[in-house]
Amino acid sequence: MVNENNYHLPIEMKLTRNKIASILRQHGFKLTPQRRAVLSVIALSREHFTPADIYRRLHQEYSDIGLVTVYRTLRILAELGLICEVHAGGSRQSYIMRRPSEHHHHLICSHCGTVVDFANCDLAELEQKLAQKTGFEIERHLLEFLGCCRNCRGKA
Amino acid sequence: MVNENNYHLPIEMKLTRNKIASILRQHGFKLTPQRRAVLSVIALSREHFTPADIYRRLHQEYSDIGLVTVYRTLRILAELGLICEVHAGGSRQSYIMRRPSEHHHHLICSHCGTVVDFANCDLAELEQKLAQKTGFEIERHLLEFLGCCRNCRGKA
DNA sequence: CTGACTGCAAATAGTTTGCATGACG
DNA sequence: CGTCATGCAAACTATTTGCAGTCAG
Repeated sequence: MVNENNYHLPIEMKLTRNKIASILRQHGFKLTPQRRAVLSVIALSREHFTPADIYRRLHQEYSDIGLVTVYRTLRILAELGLICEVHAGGSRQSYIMRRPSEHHHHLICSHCGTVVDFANCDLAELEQKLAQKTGFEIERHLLEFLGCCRNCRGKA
Repeated sequence: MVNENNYHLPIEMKLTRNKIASILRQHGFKLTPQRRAVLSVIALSREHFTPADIYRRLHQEYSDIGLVTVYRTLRILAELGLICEVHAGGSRQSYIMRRPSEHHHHLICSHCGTVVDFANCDLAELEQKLAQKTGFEIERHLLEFLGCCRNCRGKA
């Protein structure tokens, strides 16, 4: 049912393919063509995708894959930290490839969905001040900037 | 069907009731008992609520109200800026009373759901730096801290 | 009075689960 | 070969919409 050629990964992906495969195997998961296909979509773009986005794209460009499998694959990849969730508003799940595996934040274009990462959020001071004032033990934070990217501004 | 007494608002609410009524009327909305009931739940707590939370609570403590009405009321209140959305993870809508009507952020306890506001986020510098580096025109940002509040830490 | 509001039922949208078949390792 | 993965259909959860009756102003 699946044409193996349809699932060939683009060059950029091959670099990390072994690594991803080994991460999956380490955790008892198998590297199936479908999982590679999902990775190939996410890994090549700076945009974030909903499960439906990925499903649609794989239907067009690659081959058949079940939407359910996309959901399950995304959940696994997120659990393993290979992709991460984006909160762009709305109530749908949305994921993007995790590039640096450390703590980072997103700058999201609300027009085209492009996501730019940044890491130097420098909130330690504020965090400490808040913790002191409120008695909270702060575990993590969520920081996202939303705006219009250079490209979209050009069009408008 | 609705017992008017069930919808009497607690003292704290009465202070702003006229104001809320006039805001609603200004925009062509009516102040119905159901809307007052929803406000009374949200206005008295520092927690955030999903529509279902509010519905459940009104069922227990006040009287009957349709879940649909809760949804519609929340949407209107959010549009008018009387309540605001909280992004606590998961894919459900969640709202909290907007206290200061200006720009502010949330500190959320991931155990009990308590929300503390704070305003002095001081991200202007970072924002400017990012805009310069990426070419984005930054329109807004989302900053939330998640942790464990003093109360819940005591219990654990 | 009249337009807005409510509540039910039904429609939608997004996501998850059960199960038989199929494939990775 | 055994175990895990896939894909379908169906279940589920969250939310929205259509509509007839009801109420605030």
